[in-house]
Amino acid sequence: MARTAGSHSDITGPRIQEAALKLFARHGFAAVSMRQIAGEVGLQAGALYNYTPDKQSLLFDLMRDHLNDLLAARAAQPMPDDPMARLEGFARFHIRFHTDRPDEVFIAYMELRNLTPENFEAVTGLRGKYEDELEDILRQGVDAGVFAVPDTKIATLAVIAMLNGVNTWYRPGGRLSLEAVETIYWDMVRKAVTA
Amino acid sequence: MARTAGSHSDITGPRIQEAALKLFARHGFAAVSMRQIAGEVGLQAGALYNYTPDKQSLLFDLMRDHLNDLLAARAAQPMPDDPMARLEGFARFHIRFHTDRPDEVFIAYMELRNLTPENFEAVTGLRGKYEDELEDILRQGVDAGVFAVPDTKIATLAVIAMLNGVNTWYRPGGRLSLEAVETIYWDMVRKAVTA
DNA sequence: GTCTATATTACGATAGAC
DNA sequence: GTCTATCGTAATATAGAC
Repeated sequence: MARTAGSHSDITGPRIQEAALKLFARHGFAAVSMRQIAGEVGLQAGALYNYTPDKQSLLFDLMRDHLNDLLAARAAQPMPDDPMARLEGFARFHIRFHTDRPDEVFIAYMELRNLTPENFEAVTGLRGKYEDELEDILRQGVDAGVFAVPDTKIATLAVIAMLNGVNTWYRPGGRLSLEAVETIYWDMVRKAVTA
Repeated sequence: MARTAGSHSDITGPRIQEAALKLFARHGFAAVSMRQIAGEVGLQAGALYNYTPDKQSLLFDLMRDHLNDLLAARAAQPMPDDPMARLEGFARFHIRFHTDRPDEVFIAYMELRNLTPENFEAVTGLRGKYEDELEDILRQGVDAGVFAVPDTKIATLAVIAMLNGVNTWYRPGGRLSLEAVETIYWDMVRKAVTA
């Protein structure tokens, strides 16, 4: 409403984000020009600046929104008391969420060095919150005697690295269902940390 | 010998590689200019073209040399018959080799999409050879009944992803020795694949 | 082998008409 | 909100003097 005829700002903004997401994931932030992004949406380069103050903000918004989505989705998950059930929930959630958003995940890991220092701090802060959730689970399990890891911080990073690896090869419609992939990885995670 | 006074081609070439390695790792291939590389070595940009036909070759040579070094170093390792001992050797070798060359490893993973298609094929082919070594170990262990993994290919990728994760946080002189890190990761890998 | 100079192209971002 | 046009800068790569 209250919008002039021919105005598309409500739909153009998201289309620019989508185009930037796809192009940054495919070619890398530094290798993609504002002209390319505009072309993908069917605009001239100058028109992009009605939606973003600069190229950096385009990247930062993608990463921040992705990590906020991740934290919100995780917060909406059931949280059983049992550490083993909690860890299984985390592992399966992590794989589902990340395989569902390969471009966002790729950018969030690969383009950290193209963020300004302030934006880098914000993004790594959000990621740290997510990692802390896993570390809490591991610590809880160690205290309960069901997990045995010499260092919960290192185990956290090791488990996340392993789970993130799914994104390097998994494609929907491949020879294994996502459910089967989840089970295989959960099995390895469980064995790796069990006492 | 047989070299004119003031000639430094035998030392300048490697210095250019080192500068490119450092700058590509720090800022990314696409974000680094030939002028920056030349400046790091104390040359003008044009002089670089006495050593490399173009920027792409600079990147490809770094990645190819790194992977060839990896395969040669692995081939020089002792190869016990026992699958458990072989897997431990692989895990410890992988961590030692990769933590010793963080810049090369970073580039070899992050800059794949900046390779031309032919160069990409060459690099992924070399990496595949290395991954095949781990898969052979896992298959041998499964056949011998000491390992239990539902899919050796997936287990291979999972183990490598976990081991590669060390490079995201390990720094020499930190609170844990490399030997201690090796042992922690080997422990998790062993438990994850053991029957 | 390195330099200066340059050809050619492209970049991010802005101004002002419509 | 989008366009055309442009500013100012920088990119890869090459040519030719020394």
